[in-house]
Amino acid sequence: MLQVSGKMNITLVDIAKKAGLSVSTVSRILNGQQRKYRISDKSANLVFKVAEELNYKPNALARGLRLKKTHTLGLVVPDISNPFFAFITRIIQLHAHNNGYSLIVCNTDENIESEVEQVNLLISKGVDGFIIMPVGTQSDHIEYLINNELPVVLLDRTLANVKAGMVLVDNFKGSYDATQHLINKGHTAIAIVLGLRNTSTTNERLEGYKQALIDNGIEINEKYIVGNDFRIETGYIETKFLVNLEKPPTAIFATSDIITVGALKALAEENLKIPDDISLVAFDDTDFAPYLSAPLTVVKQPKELMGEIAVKLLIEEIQNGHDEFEKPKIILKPKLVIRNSVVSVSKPVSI
Amino acid sequence: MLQVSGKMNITLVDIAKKAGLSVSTVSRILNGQQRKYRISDKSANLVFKVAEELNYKPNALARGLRLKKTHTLGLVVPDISNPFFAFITRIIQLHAHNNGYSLIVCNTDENIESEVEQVNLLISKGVDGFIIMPVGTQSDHIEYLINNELPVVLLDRTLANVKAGMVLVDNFKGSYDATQHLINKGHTAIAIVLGLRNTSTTNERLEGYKQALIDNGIEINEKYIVGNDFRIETGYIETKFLVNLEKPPTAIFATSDIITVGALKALAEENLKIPDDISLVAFDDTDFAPYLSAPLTVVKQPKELMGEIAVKLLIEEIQNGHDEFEKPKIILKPKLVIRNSVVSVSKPVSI
DNA sequence: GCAAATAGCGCAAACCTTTGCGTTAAAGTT
DNA sequence: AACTTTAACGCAAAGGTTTGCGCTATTTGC
Repeated sequence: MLQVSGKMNITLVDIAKKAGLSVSTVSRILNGQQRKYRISDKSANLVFKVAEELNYKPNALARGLRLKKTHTLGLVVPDISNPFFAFITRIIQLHAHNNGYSLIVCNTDENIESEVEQVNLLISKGVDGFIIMPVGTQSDHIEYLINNELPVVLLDRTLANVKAGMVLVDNFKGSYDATQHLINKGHTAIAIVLGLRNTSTTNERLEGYKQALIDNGIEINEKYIVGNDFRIETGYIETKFLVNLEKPPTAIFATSDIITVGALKALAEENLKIPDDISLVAFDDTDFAPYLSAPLTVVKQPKELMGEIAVKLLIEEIQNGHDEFEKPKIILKPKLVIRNSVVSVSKPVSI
Repeated sequence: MLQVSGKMNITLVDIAKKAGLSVSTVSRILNGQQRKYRISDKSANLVFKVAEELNYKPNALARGLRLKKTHTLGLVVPDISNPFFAFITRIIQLHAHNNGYSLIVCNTDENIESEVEQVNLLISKGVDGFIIMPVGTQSDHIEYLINNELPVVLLDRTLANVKAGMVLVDNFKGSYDATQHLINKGHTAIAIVLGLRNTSTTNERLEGYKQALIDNGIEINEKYIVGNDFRIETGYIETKFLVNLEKPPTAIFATSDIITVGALKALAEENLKIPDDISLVAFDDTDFAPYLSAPLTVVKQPKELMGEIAVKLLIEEIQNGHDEFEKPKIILKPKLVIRNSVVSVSKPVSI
């Protein structure tokens, strides 16, 4: 209140001086160790009063240095502005906060070098644990964490041979179901627009797509397999390409919300109506999906659960230590939400 | 590489021992002060080599403690999962990172107590500066920062009588323009669904709306002024209420992206087609807006600029110190993007 | 050949907390 | 009265960096 002075921060020393006690006693009182160290109520009350008066704010750096704990989690995410990741970030922030942890958010832009850099930064900052959605091409830096007993949880995407806790979605099934849905509606010329290759999610989505085609005796057309990153432009360009093929597909499967935006743009430009002229199915639900000109049929991921479980796993590992042998691997099921962006093709178009 | 041992972290001391030099020399070499302190190339090279071998990672806590600088910024935002805030967060993260700063993200849920708590947390963590989108009802904690010479930039929302750097949008104008557009199209029964009251943004948007009505000689109908927070449910409930009025409005102005989602849901449920049955204008553009069943006419805010300028201002204040007298106040112009969610009413409906 | 300059580096304090171990004084026991 | 217990607190180290100041040994200048 009266504290209108300069930058000088109040420390335990200041409180100790003013209260006529030692720093250690003040520290103990302020940390609720009064009983344990049998400190008189008189001293305790005095310290609380003085701390309040001086508007004391503990220095988390010094505390972290001493305790080797910062009560901070590091989140490494490819792109926070992507609605899917933004939502998960929010959930993670929420549950971290509810458990007394704050969150440093790092963006990698799907760049492995950036990812390594961010992880090192987070190590430097002394975070107590990591939630990582890895780019997926490399895992040395993650293994380093594990070897040094720094708690890690992998989210959304997995890495081969890494012994970390994981929270994943069954992308194969999601993709399979979406493709099967299109096939059920009579489509056989089905294209897929993929995100960043070599990520586990993209690999599984591609496999699910292929398997559904195979299981239905539909030949795989390599020309219908396009896309290589999670960007609006990719959705746009690849869709343009697809619809201008000599033999364009009758249905497109866009494998992320952001790719979908690009696809919508391209289809609008080409004056193709969904679903009459072309069908569209997307991975990831968005708030706007039901209100699009063609309410979008989507594969919905359990985003709340993903974030919540990831935090839970991580905090458990931080607090109870690492069971060397049993790292949990949680796989959640996606759900096909059928709306109105797929038309029935009575006479299947032959290949 | 060979570092497969336990948790023991490598410090300057370890490097110093192995290199046969003092800790201070090692520190100076690793911080590029070789020339300044006239350290031989031989020593420098040796230190770099040893540091590499031991896989040294500086301890940012210790450094921050000593330097009183953490190269970390604190971002306080009402709701990261809101697409508008998510996008800005991304931009801020990007520019912070480009300038060598990392970012701790805090969420307030539009709760002033939570906001105060988060600010205190960030003080404890020793962030070098704050970007805050305040709830808006109280400013003591922000003034505390300013009095203690902790750099702050207010973003999106302002607070009365606070002498901080600010990056704002001309909400009055955005709202005025949107309302005027509706009036130009012949509407007179125009409702507005507001976000959280007593925030500067909401206040200004309400004023802009009212002024446009007044300037056109249209009477203000209090029944058409509804809403009190930025949530989907608010958009939904208030829209339901509006269209079921005895004399429902012919146009609705939804003052945020998320309110818009709720409004869309309500209108769909009520089987009201946009724009034929009712017109809709929204604050905030989203990627999906053009592809909705009625491509949405919106007031678009310059989100990239908002984030970029906020970071720039903040870092400038961090590095060049505070010009006590001249705190910049940047006001950006929003832009009306006309699409297809407003119909012309030839015969203005009388009140 | 002697003083002065310079190259090259180390000492120790400071940043703020936490905590193991000790100390002191009072109260209780026999 | 002598001794043990307990209440109530303090000392000092530790954690890893940075930096002002100071020290030595070698060069340079004349």
